[in-house]
Amino acid sequence: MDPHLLRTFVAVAEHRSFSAAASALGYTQSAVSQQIAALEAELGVALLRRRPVEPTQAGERLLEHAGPLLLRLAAARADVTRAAAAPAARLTVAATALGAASAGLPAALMRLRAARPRAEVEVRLAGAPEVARLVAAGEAELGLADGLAAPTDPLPVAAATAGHLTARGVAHRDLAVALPREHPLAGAAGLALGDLVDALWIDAPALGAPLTRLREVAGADGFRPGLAYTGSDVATLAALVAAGHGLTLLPATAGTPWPYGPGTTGVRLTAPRLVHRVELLHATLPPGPAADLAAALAPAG
Amino acid sequence: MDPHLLRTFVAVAEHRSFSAAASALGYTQSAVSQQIAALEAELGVALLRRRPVEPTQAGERLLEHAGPLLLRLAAARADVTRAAAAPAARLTVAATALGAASAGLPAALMRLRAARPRAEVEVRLAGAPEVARLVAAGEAELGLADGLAAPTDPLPVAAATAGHLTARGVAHRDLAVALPREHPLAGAAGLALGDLVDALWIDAPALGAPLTRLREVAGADGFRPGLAYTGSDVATLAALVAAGHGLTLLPATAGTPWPYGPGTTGVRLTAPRLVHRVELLHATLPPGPAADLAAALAPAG
DNA sequence: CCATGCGATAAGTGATACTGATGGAGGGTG
DNA sequence: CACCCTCCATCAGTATCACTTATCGCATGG
Repeated sequence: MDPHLLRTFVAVAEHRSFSAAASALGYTQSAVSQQIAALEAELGVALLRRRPVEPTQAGERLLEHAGPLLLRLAAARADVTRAAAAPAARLTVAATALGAASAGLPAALMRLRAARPRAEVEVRLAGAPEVARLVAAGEAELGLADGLAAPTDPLPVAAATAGHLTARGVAHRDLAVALPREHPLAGAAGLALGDLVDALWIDAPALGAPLTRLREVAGADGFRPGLAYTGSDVATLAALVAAGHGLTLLPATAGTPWPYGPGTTGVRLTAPRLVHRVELLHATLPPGPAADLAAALAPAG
Repeated sequence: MDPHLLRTFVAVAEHRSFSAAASALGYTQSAVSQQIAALEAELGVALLRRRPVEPTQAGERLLEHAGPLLLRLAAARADVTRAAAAPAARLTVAATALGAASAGLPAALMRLRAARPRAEVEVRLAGAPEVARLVAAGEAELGLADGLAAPTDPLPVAAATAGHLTARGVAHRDLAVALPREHPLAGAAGLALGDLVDALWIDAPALGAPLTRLREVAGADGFRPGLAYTGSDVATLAALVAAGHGLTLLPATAGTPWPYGPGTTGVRLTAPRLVHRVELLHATLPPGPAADLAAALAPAG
């Protein structure tokens, strides 16, 4: 079970073609064929049906294991090389846009800069699953992922990662429904989900996928999808709401004015009780800027 | 990062010797030397200091990853070969002695036998960490591990396993202090831990390590270790208690008479609130006898 | 019935991973 | 202080392995 073979097996299964996988990996088709044959011989099991190319039942099982395995392998590699090459002060933080803002990353980074002026820091924005992947693979030391969850639940993203990561809630806020300023419900003190089943909703997978989560929680058949927004910029999302493409959910801000966009306003979501939660993801942290920043990020959730 | 190289690296680190690892693995010393050199060259990092042989900091990091990685690799292998070779009805259950009894494994197996008369079943007794390892490595489909925990906490054993396992509580009972029948406190209605700080205790690592857990929970310096019992047989443990070697903790039995040994009796432990908990460990279960048995084992905890 | 596309197979070659022998550094011993 | 012994590194030689190139077999579709 050479990881090499595993990697090409995954590639073949994804491409559903030996030749395509071969050129993607920079091999000849023959090499891929031999590699798969070798893997099958080693395990004594057919992993792929040919023509059309698709995984057998055994192949499916292997695919389930292969992802986490290769991820963990990458993590080990990154961890080891980092341990040696960099007693230096370099730190990569992967974060979702809302996660970084809600957890107070900028302020925490300023404190870090004060304590360790020589630390090189990179902030890398990505969607929540990608943040988890980056941290799991060791490409980032810390991750801030945000999402919608029931008040006591962890984010689903944490469970999905291989298992060698620890997650800690570093921020949670109530949710607000983002509405156009002139929307009839814009002045309401609070809204329950039932009031909004018939409304048009904008789903934003990169910003917590509010619509998808709503449907999971409420189980309702309503919540018509008005528009899917695949960007990760909140201002653009707010502009879409302002223009009437639909409603969406954003973390509420206590006290301060609604910050997301001038044409929109927020009304607290009162039921079901859902929160916007940010979790800090990391593997075991050796002392250094990463550990400092992790400690600086919110006194536990 | 060939798993092969990883395995010999682990062996060298454990044996603290290239030659010893070589003979353990069936290689020549030269081969091991070359393998380690190859690994270090690939990662660009020194993993071991020689003379004496000990891991560098980078090596330590790699060691932390290597175990789970190799475990997961074994799991993948087992899972794949099982998926193909055995649509048949064969099932291995790893269990601790108290875990099997407390979770009602015998009865559940009888029900399984009724539903699937042709199923071959193997029950494999082991300590809790070994149970977890067996399930994680795919050598057993199901695992029943028992241990002491706070009422809401999961068992620590579950957290230690690589992460691709799911754990479900299938039984929990209050704890009783096992005392010799003629012990002055034998007639008490309940005992708090404070009453017993000065007593002699028997620790039984294979039976939940009560003494170790007690000290973690109570933090007290008391709880003198009278005797360490490394066996896994409860009757023997009870005999040791009866002979006055010390007290220990066993799951209480509600209503029914104290079943563990004629010379002993049990008094409920009232504080701190600790429970004896049994968890069912398993990876993703395809339909089959394993899934049936998992379902038959207690309607959730 | 033939062209085309895709995977399997065969043959050849360079790289690789062992074994066995030798070298050199540390640590103990007379 | 010389000696030896242990232990790891290194070297040379060899068998195996993993790739490439070339070819084959077999579906599918015109």
